[in-house]
Amino acid sequence: MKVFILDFDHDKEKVYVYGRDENGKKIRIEYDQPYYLYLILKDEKYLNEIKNKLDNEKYIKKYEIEKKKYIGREYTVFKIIIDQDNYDNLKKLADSYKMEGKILGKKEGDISIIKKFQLDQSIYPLNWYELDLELIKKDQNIDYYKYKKNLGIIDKKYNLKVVAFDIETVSEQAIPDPSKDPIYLITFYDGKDYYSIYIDGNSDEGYKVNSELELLKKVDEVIKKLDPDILIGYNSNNFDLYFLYERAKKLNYKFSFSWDNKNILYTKKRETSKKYKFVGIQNFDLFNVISGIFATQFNSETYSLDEIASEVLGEKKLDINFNEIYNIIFKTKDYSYLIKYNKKDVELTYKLYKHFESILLEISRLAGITLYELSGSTYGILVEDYLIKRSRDNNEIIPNKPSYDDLELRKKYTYSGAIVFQPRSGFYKNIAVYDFRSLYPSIIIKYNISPDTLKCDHEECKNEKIIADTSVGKLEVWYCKKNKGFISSILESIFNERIEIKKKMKGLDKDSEEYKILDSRQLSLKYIINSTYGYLGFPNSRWYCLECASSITALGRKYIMEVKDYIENKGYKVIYGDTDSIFVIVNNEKDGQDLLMDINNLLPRPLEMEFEDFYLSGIFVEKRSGEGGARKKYALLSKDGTIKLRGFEVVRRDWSEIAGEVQENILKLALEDKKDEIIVYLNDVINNIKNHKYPLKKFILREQLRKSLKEYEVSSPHVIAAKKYKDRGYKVDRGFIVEYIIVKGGEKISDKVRLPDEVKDNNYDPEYYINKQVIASVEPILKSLNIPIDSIGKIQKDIRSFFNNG
DNA sequence: AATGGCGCAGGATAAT
DNA sequence: ATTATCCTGCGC
Repeated sequence: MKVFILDFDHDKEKVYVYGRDENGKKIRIEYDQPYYLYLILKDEKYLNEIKNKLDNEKYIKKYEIEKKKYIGREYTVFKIIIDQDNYDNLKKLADSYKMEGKILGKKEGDISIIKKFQLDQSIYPLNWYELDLELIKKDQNIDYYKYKKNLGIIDKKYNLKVVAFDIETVSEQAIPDPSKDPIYLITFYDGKDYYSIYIDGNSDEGYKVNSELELLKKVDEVIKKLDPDILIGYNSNNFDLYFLYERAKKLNYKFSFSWDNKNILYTKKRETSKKYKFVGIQNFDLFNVISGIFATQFNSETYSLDEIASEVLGEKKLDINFNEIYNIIFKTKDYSYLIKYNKKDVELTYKLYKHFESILLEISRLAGITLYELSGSTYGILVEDYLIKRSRDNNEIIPNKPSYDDLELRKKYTYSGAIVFQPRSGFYKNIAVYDFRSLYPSIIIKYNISPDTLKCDHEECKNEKIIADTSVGKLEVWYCKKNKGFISSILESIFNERIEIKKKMKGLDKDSEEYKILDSRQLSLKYIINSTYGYLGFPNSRWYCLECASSITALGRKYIMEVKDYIENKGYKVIYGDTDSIFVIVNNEKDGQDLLMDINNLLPRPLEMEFEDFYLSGIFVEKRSGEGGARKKYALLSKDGTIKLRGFEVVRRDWSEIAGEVQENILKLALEDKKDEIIVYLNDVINNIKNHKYPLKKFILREQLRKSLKEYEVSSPHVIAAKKYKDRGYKVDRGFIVEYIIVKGGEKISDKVRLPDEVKDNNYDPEYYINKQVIASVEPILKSLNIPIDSIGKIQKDIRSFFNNG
């Protein structure tokens, strides 16, 4: 039977696989998945002793003796099958053998029973499989089967049934609280029709119910009718589902839309982040994925639906503010506009999901996880899931997660990273920028860097030593040259797979379905490839390897230095470089291309440099404090007139829009050789700030809370602002983005902090914004252009006359 | 329970 | 007035 797999669940006895058959009917497949773990024998001489012992332990259902690899070495292992309830008994036994030095330890006890089923049967979410099944019974909604055998994966298309939803509520106070405030309105959207349900108001569209309990019942009904595979929300885990769950609890209502008809399952991940699961249907919070996995690719300052939708789709939310919602719900009770607003939100959520669907599916498939698991994953988790999935191909036992003590120890270790060259500030012309194609992955592959190849026993492998610079000293290490490592070989295989996919794409129409799928596939491979180095140095990783991570950066430094020396010996001027890139002054673009060919003749494959681009001009600035040019800050002008900005205040959300805008304009003028216009422009801006000619939003500063409020030792402005939000009833936790404006009066800046709506009549502090924002951000640029500005900032009131005098 | 890595600039506060 | 420390957000 052909089955498309969507979800997994388990109870004490069984694993349950949820999916659909070819007719789209829901099915549940059950299987008696044994729980097992491995004991790794340290020496064959203990084999019989342990065997005899295991024979007499009554709680052990069964055990097998196998040959498995663990971190590259082959061992004899006991695969022990027990009831999960007896884990503690086995742990006691294993611990004592470990103490006596007879076994290396127990492994894979922390791999869930669902993951074990997936690994043993090679069945992962979001694929079609041909399965050998035995029918148990057929119900109206769902068929029940017993699992027999996996006959293989099938290449077949499946269209996920997608439904997006969003709720509206409001509070007498600022922030709605599910212990007090009901859900007034909820809308579902399946890409075709909207289903809006509301209480306590009037409207010509939507479905009115008499009570919130009726609303919840209707929610159940609508979800069952739409029968989605995936339910999308935007920040739904921390808001919409939180409300649905808490309100239902309060009203004693149990949802039954899950495929097992059970209520929504709530698990508290952390104090501040909630997680809800419904069996069968994937709970997918798009906000999590956007702010977690895709975050770096957006220019938006926040990850609000409004900002992300306008950046990705070019569409905005409808306009509404707190007072208007308040008025609608508590006074006019005319819901017409509120429903339109709600529908638009759901539509944007749906469209955003659709925009990313192809890549989301490919990442899930690659890592072997459900979409529910993906929504909430980080790069570290993705790499780990992928390695776990690949472990069985290599007959590798999966290492344990670190214990708490190990973790604390690992966190203390650090190591040297990359080199950043210090630039000389100034204005440059004809800049060629080269960068290594996947520097760290190439190094891992070339040097076979992997925890299992580290310091192998072969004498001949010790010839080529690497000095890794760590906080525990300089370590002399080497990697095996005879046997391929677990991680390095996996990386090599997906590296090559990606190249093959990209080759295939070249012959395809860019608008075709096939192209899009291949593109998503290569992109998801790229995510894994690029995160593997970081994963090796990540303290909580199963395959943590400090020596590996520090060897990789050491070799990175070696190669970038070699290339730099080579270029300089040829008589060229290197002006900057960071980690894997080099900026060189060349005569023209052709000259730059030729130089690159020479560089690549020098480099051993797979190491290779690419021509990132040729730039007409560029600006580097002095550091504001300390000596010399600032690293990680530059502006480049491309041939097509576009400007590449890095590191400047304009790209930082903790600076005001006005400062950024002025800085960007001045950089533009400078790069385009219109230096004489700068002074006039700056003069104009300063006058406008003084005269309050700009809208207040240009003066907002934004900063994120990186820890919980009480952990702060210093009352910095953003902490003061955060407290103001908290006093208003906002949930102010780690991750909260604080917005504030600086006003006149007070001694310290933190005395001058106000929330945007507290600032009346555009009454920000012009002095602060002129000196500490605008001038502070443009001063280093003017300096590097040799525009004299000694008195700017110090004698602010004289700025005008200074500029007028030229 | 956590939730790839290190290098760097630069502002604000607190300590000297 | 100067410096150390805290803190964020960036680059790669």
